[in-house]
Amino acid sequence: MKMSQLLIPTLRDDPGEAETVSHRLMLRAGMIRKVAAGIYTYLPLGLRVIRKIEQIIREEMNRAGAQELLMPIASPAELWKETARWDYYGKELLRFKDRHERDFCLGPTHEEVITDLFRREVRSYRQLPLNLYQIQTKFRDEIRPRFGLMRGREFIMKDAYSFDIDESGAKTSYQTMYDAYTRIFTRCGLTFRAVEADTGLIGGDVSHEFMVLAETGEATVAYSNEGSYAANLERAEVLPPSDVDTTPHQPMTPIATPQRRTVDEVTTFLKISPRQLVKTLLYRAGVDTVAVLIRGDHEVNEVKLARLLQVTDVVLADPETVQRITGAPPGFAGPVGLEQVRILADHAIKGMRNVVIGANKADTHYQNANLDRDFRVEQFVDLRNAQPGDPSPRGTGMLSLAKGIEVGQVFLLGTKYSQKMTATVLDDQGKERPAIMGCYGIGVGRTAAAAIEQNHDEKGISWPYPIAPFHAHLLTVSQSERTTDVASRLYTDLMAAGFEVLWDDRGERAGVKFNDADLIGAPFQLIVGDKGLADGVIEMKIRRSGTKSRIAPHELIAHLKTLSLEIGQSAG
RNA sequence: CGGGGCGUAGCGCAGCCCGGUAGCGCGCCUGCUUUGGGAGCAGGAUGUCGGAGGUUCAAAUCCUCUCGCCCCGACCA
Repeated sequence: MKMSQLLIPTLRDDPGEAETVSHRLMLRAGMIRKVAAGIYTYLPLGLRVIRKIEQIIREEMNRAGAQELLMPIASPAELWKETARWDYYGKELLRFKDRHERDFCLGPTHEEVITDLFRREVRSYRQLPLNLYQIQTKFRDEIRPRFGLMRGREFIMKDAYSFDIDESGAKTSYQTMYDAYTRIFTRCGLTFRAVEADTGLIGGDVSHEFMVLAETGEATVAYSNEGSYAANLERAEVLPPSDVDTTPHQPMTPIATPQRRTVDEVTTFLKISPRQLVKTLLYRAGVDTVAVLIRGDHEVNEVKLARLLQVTDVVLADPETVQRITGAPPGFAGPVGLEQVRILADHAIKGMRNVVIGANKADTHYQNANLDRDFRVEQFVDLRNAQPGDPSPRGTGMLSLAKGIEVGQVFLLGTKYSQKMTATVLDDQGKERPAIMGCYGIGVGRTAAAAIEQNHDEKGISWPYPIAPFHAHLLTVSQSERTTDVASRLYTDLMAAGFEVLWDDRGERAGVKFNDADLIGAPFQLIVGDKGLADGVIEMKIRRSGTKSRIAPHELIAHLKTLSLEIGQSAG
């Protein structure tokens, strides 16, 4: 396409509203424009990338035996009330009333709608397995949309739903999707990792997230330096420690710790290591309050705690509750004599001796407190975040932490939705059985943003070949007839050969064109000008490496075909 | 939801403290010259200063309210 006719409003300066690389570059390259917080228009260039990613997803989903359909964005409250998510989903679910005052919402995900379709249309196990997917705009009224397409409120998502008659079939469907996802992100040219994940609001038993490794990621991944173990930090298991402190028990004594509340303040004041201190945190879980004991240098993993207590989320108790239950202001809670609440402890507490804990009295801690002798614990469980250096929970090796962008997630749902919505089929015995479901999502825009996070330099984007908005950026840097003739012929021939070409035919100066080309990031730049033509050549620059070569126009297409195959296969 | 910051021309910003009829750079339009890494000269257009109310002879500037956007945090005692 000719640049003189396309709306590609590139920006010379960084827009003030954008911080992260992908957000900034998408705005500057003229790919997106903001309409409201977390809501964007995709301009022609941005849409081309979106469509490329969608096409790869389509091909791989179809290859995996899934069928594409399209569900509505708006759905009636009744469906959501059947699964109780109308109440459960919270403010992220954008609700509205139609003219007849009926409740509706914009779909943040489509389990209800698809399950409703399934129960109406599918009767027999002979029709299974079934996998239905769509690529569609979703709406989630996020607390804090940010980073452009990375966390929008409105966003394009591929969501797929599988239905099987039994567990083993469901596992096969799950694995098929897992494999398809691996191919999709590989084809998109991303460096990613599939990690074990928590199941959160969607529910279910087994889940993996596909994480693109990048510093700007909002998620943390724990992975083993040996073997294949990798998990979202929310999920990453921590093994009970094997080492046990064997120092002799000392008598417990109170000690004044005026105004020292935090781990840092107390340990500095007492000149001890945080590893000798046990934090006591009070959490509200639904209507209950529980106490959690954790070593001073560890962090409570609230996802693990919520899962253990079988609630959707937990929050730290407010100061009034802490005062009421412990008799002391926050900062001095401890397990000694704490009667009103359950006391849970992280595994690490078990092997500790002579620890410092809060005394349930203002400005006071105890020294040399000991388990069983001085306080009791109802249950020892894995309640903390993994830390670098922790042993891998499976196989050998040590864990490291890295940041990741979650671009896809696969869930084995089980019968959570099919039971609530009575989506049953007859099995080979003529018996009604709820379908076993799986669901599988990919954030399309987020995948594009993640690709930029991984593929850019100070000049701009450097697209992986398979998702680049154009394969080649043709630049005419002279206004002569000869240059225009050669470029015009190249343009036609390249397109006939199947290349997507952006021809910068504007009357701009060379420098402007070079900079825009580097910003937009097509893998190949083809520079046609009088200088090269005098030697019978045009210049080709590979965006990624910056490598320039001179080549005769008639040899270009064959050369590009070879190169694009190499680059395309290795995805850049 | 809490904290911080910002709304002035298409974009990036100054002006606000100390009230006096709105400015810079880029971009845009016209002409000439230029033309291989963001050209030069000359001329030109563009603003409800986010909105409402108030104070004042006079408000972008001071006061009150409000809307929008960005960043951080959302309780780790």
